[in-house]
Amino acid sequence: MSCATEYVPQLRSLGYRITPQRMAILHVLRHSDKHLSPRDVYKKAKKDFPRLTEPTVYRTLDFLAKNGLARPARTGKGRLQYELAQTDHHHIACRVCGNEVEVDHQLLENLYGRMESTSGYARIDSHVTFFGVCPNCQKA
Amino acid sequence: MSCATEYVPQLRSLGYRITPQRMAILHVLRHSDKHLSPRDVYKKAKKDFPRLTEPTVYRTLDFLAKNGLARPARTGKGRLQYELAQTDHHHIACRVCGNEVEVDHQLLENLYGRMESTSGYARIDSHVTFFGVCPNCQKA
DNA sequence: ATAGTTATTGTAAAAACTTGCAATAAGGAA
DNA sequence: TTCCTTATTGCAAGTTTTTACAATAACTAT
Repeated sequence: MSCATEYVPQLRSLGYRITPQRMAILHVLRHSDKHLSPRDVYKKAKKDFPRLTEPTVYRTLDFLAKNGLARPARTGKGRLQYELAQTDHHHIACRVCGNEVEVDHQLLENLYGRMESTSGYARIDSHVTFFGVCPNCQKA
Repeated sequence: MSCATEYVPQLRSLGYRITPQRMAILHVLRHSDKHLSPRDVYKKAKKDFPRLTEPTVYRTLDFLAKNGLARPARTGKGRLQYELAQTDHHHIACRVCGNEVEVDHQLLENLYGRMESTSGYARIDSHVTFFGVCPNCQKA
């Protein structure tokens, strides 16, 4: 769990408390390169800290996202997933079959800049799933 | 319920069946200018057709979205909402306080075109909620 | 080290959403 | 109209996500 200590100063400087639950969850995210559902995180983190409960996982992931440590996403089916806030990319999901492909964040950079200046919102960077119809389903 | 009959030819030509459930749900969407949650749609459409059930509402809204008649969206909190596929606009939600503002679809037109050509996906137009930090929460 | 403050957690229950399967009824053919 | 086929629905149960509130345990200051 040691590698999660790298987040301690950041959390503490924001006035938040360091709890074994948060450490266990950060540790799980830290050691996965994929998106994880709250359920995935729960099952893995529970091994480190058996007293962990599911509502705490949901709340902690939300907490991490609000503070920029984790990036939330929605699958094409609307399910929640999280990953550490590192790689910026997005998905397009087929509204017919659900199949997903990645789109590089680069394509969105401009848009985000313009949205920020017109709306006044900052740090627009959320991992988003767009919807379309995939080449396969276009035939049918 | 008469105004929903305007969708009959379109549905029938795609080989789908016309059911009172579908008509009642279309009628509700047709007479609302706001986004409605499945629960909202259920409560309203049930007045027209009391035998209606909630799973049918979820399935029908999904069905309408897949066929381009309804537009699905996710609120800042991730909740499902639907509206008729007419006005194109999007939201930015504050990841701290949840407050939402609208962004015109115009801003996204270009992006969608480029995403379509690089991915091969078609009809990318989904109503999306982006995340950022609103001016208010930027102060705190 | 100890006590006080309050952020964070666990518990329990609700709300939101999904799924499998048998029953129903819409649309096509006789 | 009547029968047939099968898309669509209802039912029942499951999974996912959220919420209220009391109990716990980080941190701070003594």
